[in-house]
Amino acid sequence: MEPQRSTIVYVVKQLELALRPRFLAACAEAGMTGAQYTALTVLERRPGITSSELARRSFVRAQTMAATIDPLLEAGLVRREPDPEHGRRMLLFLTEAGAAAIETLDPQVAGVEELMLADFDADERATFADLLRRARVSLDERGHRAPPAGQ
Amino acid sequence: MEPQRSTIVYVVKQLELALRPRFLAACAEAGMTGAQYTALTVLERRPGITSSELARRSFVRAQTMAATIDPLLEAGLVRREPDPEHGRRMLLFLTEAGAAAIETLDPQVAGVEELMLADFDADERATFADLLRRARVSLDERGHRAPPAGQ
DNA sequence: CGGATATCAGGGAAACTGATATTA
DNA sequence: CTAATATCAGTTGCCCTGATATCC
Repeated sequence: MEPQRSTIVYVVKQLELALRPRFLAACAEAGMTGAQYTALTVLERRPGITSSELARRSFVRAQTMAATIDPLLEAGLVRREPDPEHGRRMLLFLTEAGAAAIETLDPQVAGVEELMLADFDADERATFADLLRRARVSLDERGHRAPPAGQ
Repeated sequence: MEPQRSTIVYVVKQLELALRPRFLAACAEAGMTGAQYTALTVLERRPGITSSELARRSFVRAQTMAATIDPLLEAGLVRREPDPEHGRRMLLFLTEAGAAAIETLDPQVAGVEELMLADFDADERATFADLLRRARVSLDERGHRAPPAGQ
């Protein structure tokens, strides 16, 4: 038997590597970058969060998220308003145009998903989704607050 | 029920997002970038492949992979020799130092993996690894040859 | 000639570090 | 005073496009 390394981390990396070009191509067709689309989908689920909180949930720095969101503000896909309970915080919301932009990509993302899961039956798809979510939550809860770490 | 989007692609992205900072931090400690460590692990499993083939397996362009490998050649972690059966091809091999560099990171990658899978029993870990691998293979076989796509 | 490899040059998106002003 | 937010600046890793020379 050979070394075999840390299998699961390795395969997650490999899977994301295979997924990324298709994901980025779909985003590009809608005139967005990958980071922007990801930010929009998080905003859809958490309306009214701050840019800093969005950064923490995405494991990047506040400056990085601000730079990602800036073009979305200018394009009118995201709206910003001051937090009434806090003089400095700015709350973020998806606009109608922002919600529409996400929906534009639904068919393409579904297409990629079908490519990936073509051999899976319904049970396997459900199990896969569950395991992925639990892995993500576990990472989120444990070792949290490790600094995003230099590239 | 809310839109819910394309669940699995979304969660894979989220998981990789959570994994990446820790992965990059571990690589940085060993004086490597993420792309370099990934290239080394692929080379470990496929000794004697060309840079172009390595690029295809990693879904990047030949130029990108050449730029990734170049510092590894200079650092003596990777060795290159001309293909005896083909005047232009150069075959890549891991050196002793390269194999040692990968092993240096094993404990850290194992640590991240344990963080991610702390709640999983042995059966779930095996199932997770299997589903991830099959998803990766499915993407690899179907829609293949979509160009890496501009970022 | 067409297809694959290797390599040159230039550019863009996305992350980082460091520092600063403001506010709870 | 300390912590968190927002934002200024500069830097780097990583991938892209386009073009060229070599080899089967």
